[in-house]
Amino acid sequence: MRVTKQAMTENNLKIVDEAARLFREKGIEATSVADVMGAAGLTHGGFYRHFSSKDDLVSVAIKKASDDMAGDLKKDISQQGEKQAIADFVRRYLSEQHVTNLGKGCPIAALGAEVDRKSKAHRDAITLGSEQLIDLLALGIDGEPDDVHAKATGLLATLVGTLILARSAKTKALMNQILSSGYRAAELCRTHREKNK
Amino acid sequence: MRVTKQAMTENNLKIVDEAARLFREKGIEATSVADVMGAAGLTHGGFYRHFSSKDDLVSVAIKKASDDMAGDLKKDISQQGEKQAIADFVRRYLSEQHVTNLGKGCPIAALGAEVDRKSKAHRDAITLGSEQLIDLLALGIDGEPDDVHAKATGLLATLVGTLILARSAKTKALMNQILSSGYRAAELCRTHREKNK
DNA sequence: TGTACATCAGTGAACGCGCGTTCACTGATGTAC
DNA sequence: TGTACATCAGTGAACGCGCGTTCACTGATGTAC
Repeated sequence: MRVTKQAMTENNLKIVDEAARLFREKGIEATSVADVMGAAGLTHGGFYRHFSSKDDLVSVAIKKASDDMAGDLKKDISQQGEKQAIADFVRRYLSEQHVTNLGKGCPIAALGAEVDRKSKAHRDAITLGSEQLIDLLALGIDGEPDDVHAKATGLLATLVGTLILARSAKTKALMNQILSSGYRAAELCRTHREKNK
Repeated sequence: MRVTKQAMTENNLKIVDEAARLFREKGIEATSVADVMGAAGLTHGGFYRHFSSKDDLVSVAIKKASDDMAGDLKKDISQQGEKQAIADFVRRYLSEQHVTNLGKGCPIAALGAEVDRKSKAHRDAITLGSEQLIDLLALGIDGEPDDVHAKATGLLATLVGTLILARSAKTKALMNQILSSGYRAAELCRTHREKNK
């Protein structure tokens, strides 16, 4: 039966949120339209009143996940300054919590490899998120603009790679060892100063 | 019709090789048993004379891909020494060629995220490959044993993350920018010396 | 504001399709004599 | 070494299943008067 405009908008947001969570948790291909609709408290048939296809939802959900991550960092920056916010971000990114909680975590680490093989639209959504994040990370790094951007890119790469390695760890001990190794590498990217400059 | 034992062994190797390539190129879920058998020049029905299930093949193929990568590096080390071989490995890992050629590339970057969500057997195959590679990379890094292992772990994380970011790049120029940023970060991991030691 | 009716968000059965897996069959291979 | 026969690698049709998508239907919503 028909619902109010407001209810439909709320349902739309719920669908996107649950999709963003499930895609990160289980992967895009492994998550069905029915899975997403069920998680949003609806039946699968109504899906096409909201999106023209699963691929359409995938683009929107990736964008949502990226914006959420960047939005959190932006808020932190405005509240406690670039340096502190970005140092905290790195610490949170390489935390046990982030390794375990796929569904609320970094979409680049969770979906990057899968999306790189897919349609241009999906790749673009992830790329946009990466660029947004790199620009924010650059705010917390000293040096020449070009240099800063390169360092921020290296930092993000180190974070993403460390998270993926940590998620494959068999034991909690191994996981923490990978996280702390990655943290050292990340801090090197973030704080290193060129000698001959 | 029945084939010779030798032919069967050759077919088995071909199936594993094509699977290792296709899984990395298209992803594990996106590659069907029929795809693999077709690429090996066989029909899908005969698959179960070689493997008990698709999952069984996945484990074997991941192991093959990991062993190939580690094997190449091992050979290089024995031919030109640790330092040179590992410096070359980093350069090759962060090359345009590696970004483009998914099928022959690093299985951790191509399959890590997908496998982390799957069965223990698959995760273990990837983890084993990572550990093997980290131990080899450690041979080209100076310092205390613990320190060296942590640096090698950070280095691998940086390589994996950079490759994934580079593969999402829209343009060749952006791709090369990501690769060179990652290379700087990787060299930092590989050659950095602690000040207070 | 109240009424009559068109709209359309959501439901659940049904669709065609490709998947992993099974199976009866074929005929060359490997083996027992 | 030669022969007779059991074995089994490979074939291709068939299976049940879950997927993305479609559709007739329902009934509350939104709107025209």
